[in-house]
Amino acid sequence: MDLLSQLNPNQAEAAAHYTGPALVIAGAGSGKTRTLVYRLAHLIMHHHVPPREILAVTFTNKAAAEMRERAEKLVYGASDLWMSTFHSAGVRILRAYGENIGLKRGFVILDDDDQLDLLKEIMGGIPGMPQDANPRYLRSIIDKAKSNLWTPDDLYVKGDEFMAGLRKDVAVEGYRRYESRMRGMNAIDFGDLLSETVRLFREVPEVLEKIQARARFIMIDEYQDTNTAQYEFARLIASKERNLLVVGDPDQSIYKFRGADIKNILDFQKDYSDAKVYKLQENYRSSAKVLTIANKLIENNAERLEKTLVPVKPDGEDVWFYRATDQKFESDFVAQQITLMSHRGYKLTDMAVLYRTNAQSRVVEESLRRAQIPAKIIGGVGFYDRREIKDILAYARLAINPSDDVAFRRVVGRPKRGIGDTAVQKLLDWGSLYKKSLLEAARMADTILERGANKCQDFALLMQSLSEAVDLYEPHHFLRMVIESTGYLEMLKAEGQEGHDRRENLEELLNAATDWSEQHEGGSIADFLDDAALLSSVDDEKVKLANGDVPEESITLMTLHNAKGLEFPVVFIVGVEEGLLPSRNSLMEPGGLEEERRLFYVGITRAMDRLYLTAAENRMQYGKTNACEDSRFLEEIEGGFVPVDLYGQPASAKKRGGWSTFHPSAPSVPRSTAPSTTPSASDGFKGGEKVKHPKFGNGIVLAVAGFGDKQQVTVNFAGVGNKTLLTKFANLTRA
DNA sequence: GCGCTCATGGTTTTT
DNA sequence: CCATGAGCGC
Repeated sequence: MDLLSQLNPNQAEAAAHYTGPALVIAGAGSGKTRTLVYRLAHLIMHHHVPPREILAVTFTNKAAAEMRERAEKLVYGASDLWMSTFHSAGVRILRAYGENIGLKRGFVILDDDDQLDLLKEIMGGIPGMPQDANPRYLRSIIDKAKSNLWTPDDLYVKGDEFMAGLRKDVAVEGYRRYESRMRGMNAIDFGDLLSETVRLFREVPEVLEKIQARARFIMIDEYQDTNTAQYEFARLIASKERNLLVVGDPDQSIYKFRGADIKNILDFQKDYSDAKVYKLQENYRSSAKVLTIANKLIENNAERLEKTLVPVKPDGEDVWFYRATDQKFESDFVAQQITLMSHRGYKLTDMAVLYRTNAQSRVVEESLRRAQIPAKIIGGVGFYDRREIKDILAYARLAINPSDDVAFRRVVGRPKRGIGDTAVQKLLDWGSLYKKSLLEAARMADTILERGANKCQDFALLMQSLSEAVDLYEPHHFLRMVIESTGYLEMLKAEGQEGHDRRENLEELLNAATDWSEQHEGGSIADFLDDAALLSSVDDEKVKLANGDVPEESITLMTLHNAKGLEFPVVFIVGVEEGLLPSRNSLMEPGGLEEERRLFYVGITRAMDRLYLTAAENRMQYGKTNACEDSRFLEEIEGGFVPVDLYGQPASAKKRGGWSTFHPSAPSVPRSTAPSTTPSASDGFKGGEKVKHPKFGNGIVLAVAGFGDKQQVTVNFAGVGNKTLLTKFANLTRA
């Protein structure tokens, strides 16, 4: 019956926190989620707080779902908890009360691509805007302004530091026009989900009171990555009862580029002088050797709260560092080690490869494919980012909100229906004159255009019929109707292989919509669109699994950012190089280097048993091969890892750069890992022998080099060409 | 208006 | 390297 006896004393103390402000500094792997879940249960069971008076804010929808699940196992009634991300909470509040601040019902959410489309349209007309100005810069300025709750006027006064090369008055004018265009279209963007909610709270106290009653207790996870808008969102809700508990780790703040302000957590005690502070520093996740380098690394940061992770686990295995000649060898090494580890009993789901940039995933994927290791990639170009998916959803958006000009422009030419740029431009000009949408203009095209008016009107009629159907059908049914009635399916059928793939994706979209309807009874297509817009790249992995032929058992590839909050027994961090980690661009920003160090720290602390760091001496970027230096971070953790060669044997350290003085002090290669036997089937190949490889098929051995575990064979495979393989890993059989 | 070819520039990271 | 956009001919 004693709930908190399941926790260590520090966790129990935090979980027992009842009322008033509290700050929980929770180091990586310190049982943070567990503590939060127990605190929820404790509030409900011990203090009899009704679950529907508690709001828990997480970083991703997936994290919210997980926490809900765990809470439900612990306490009855937890399903009434309000658990969501800031953004999802924002949509919900704005859908319910947005009309109080002038948002019309049925507003749509523009994603970041839509933002770019709109900005491209706007930028041409802004006096002083350079012809070649990149809309991304303007988008980033606007996003940052919104995350700081700045109006265009505020941006003019305070925004000097993030002008990204644009003239300030020009950028401010861009922001103004963007906002007015958005409002005209009855659309809002991601940033608005937070900033408009805050505005609603400030301007309409009755709404704030309603939310306060629904969120008498607030918990916020990953508080180190909140921005000003989120800070204010939480502050306003908590301003009545002050039951605000925030959890985070300043050392894991990695979203500054998105407006996150580490000061929110560092200054929590200033904002709430009576805040209780709890610290969780025992690390249950990682081996002591992993923690040693994590601690060593992060000590180099100045902007932090002193904190050292204390290991609970023993030393464990050595951390390995492998420097490859290029990125292909680097990823081949990773593939080899994954094979080895799976023979040692690790499941594929126990392992993850982490990298700084999405672009790095490609080579790793290829190596894994060659080694026949199934992998799933988190993030990157997600399911809902695919063109065909966005097209069909844009049709749905336009059906719901006929003034969504971004959606109109997106779908009007898919399939081609004889309405091109010039016609759209004329409709747009007319629309801006009479304050009408593109779709309305299209309907009245006979009074606007000399040529092609009938095609526009046909399109307007098509959209009209879809608008009338939108509330009559289940989401998946409606989407199928869109796919078939717009000619989209016909278009794909005419496209061959690529069209075939896209059709499969659309099938998958319909499946996703069907699943969604089962979980959201009576949910409308508009609700489905909201959810789709807010799915993060980490959230939609299920869809991707269903989509590709990815087996259930696979290893995970993702960016360091996406790895936050996760853990894996075996972790590879690839590309630990200057220019990549830390990234070249980060070095130009104030505080950038420290943020990169935190990012590396996040990566390191994901590992439970085994951590591999790898770098390449040469890396191909933009089609050119460049020489690379080891990351400076390796110097900072010098002595905490063992440099190894391709075969996992101790290797000499650095040739170039900083840590040439390093001499591995009798590096202990764990016996369990040192390859000691060679599979007999693949032993002692001779030149001229016919062999068979699971992936490359039949071939002839051309050359054999080395012996034992290090034996390499060069084989000419029919239709593939020459390959040099490590016999040990090649799985060759005599044919 | 459409579709093809060539040129260009982009990779930090994402709710 | 690759995905997108401009420019040209139909």
